[in-house]
Amino acid sequence: MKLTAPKGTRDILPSEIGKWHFVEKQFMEVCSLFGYDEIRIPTFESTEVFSRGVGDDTDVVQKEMYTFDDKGGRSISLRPEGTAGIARSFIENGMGSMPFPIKLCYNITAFRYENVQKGRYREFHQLGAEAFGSAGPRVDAELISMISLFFRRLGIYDSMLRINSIGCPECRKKYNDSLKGFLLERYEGLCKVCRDRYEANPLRVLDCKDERCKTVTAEAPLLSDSLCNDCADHFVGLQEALSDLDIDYEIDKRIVRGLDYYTRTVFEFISENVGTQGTICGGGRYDGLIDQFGGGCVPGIGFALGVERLLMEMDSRGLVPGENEKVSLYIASIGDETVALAHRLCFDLRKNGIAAETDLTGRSFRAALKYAGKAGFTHLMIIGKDETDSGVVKLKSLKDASEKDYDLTDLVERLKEEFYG
RNA sequence: GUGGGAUUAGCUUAGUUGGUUAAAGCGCCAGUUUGUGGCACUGGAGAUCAUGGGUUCAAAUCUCAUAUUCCACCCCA
Repeated sequence: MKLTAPKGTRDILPSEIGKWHFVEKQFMEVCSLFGYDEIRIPTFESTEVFSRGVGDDTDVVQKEMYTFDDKGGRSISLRPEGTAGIARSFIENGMGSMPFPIKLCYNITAFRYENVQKGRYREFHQLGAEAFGSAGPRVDAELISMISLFFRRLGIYDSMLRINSIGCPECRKKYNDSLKGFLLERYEGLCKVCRDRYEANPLRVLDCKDERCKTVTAEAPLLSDSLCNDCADHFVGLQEALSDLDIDYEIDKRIVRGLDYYTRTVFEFISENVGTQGTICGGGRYDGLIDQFGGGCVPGIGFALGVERLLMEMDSRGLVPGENEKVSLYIASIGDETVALAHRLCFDLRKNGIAAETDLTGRSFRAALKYAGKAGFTHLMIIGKDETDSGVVKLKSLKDASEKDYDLTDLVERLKEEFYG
């Protein structure tokens, strides 16, 4: 009981790994159908990647990053999300001169130093995707439809999708000014935190859960109502494109994403089954990110979904995929003389793609049989003096107790044929 | 960073107003006359009662601190 996993981390045990594999496999398959290729990037980056990418005054960067100096004096941070690192990789690997669009998907762990809560961990898993090189709303819709298909494959058919537009830097600046004007008149009615937010990021005030703030901001002008013409057209275009694909959505004008790089389209897939966190999947457009990294004007859009939260959602919907059962064979030997033979047989079977086990713990014959029954093997084979004398072994199905004879000489070949032929 | 609940065997839990050797179920191991599993029966291993102080003749039980966990604020996937 002395050594424990660090706060906010957890072991994913063999008994639950099946769910993870299932979800990951479905995700990668769907991504591939949409032309997204997997990319793997480092777990840690120069701190600058995140401070410049995610944004220096976001909470994520300011108080939630695992940052340290390595032995060479470099400031390093464990990735709190995937997009910034991928943007860095995009530029570093010259993807800007490859044919657009560049579509990438990923499966990562991410790290945030937060207080642990339901659906919130310090090390967590994200599946995500990014599309670079197209500014039009059809990419946005395509990306969203990919998530939608993924959810459908898992058995989630109802729409959890909320969309919004937060405009470009120009309309946001204009809007910020008018929002500040609005808030200043009602400054006294705001909660403490929001008074601080008023200067740093007034947009966030709209997100505040404090009842006083909610009533104050109920009448506030909304960014999506003050978009410039181009941004408004883009938002309308997204809605049309989603409708073309029969994707249900709701417009939620209060969605404000907490990372600085977002522009125009933002969206979330939300649920009530993941604690107060709500967001299973979140994403949006980031048309200025690559440019901010010095990679030129390349628009982009992406999303990430929290695997822990997704699994929680599936659990509460009863969508737990059953492990598909594979053939596995247990060989019980009788007497010391056949132990080596049993072991050799196991290796032969394994070489031919058949999972096989024999005793490694010194169990008695009887105990070995019990073990084979409990451990979930599909077949049982007994090797003893009778078998070595006659050259014939019986294979018993542990499912229906049926038995079948095999010659020891061509056993492996015949089993291979039978199970996988 | 701020609040509230919890912590007893691998797991789920019981443990009276503080009182001798901390209890059960599941799981694990073994056996029920060494050649056929799941069931049943019998036995066994396994707990410094989260950790460290304090009160007391005596603490799993009262008290303080710390850690972890769960929930909420906050933030986000």
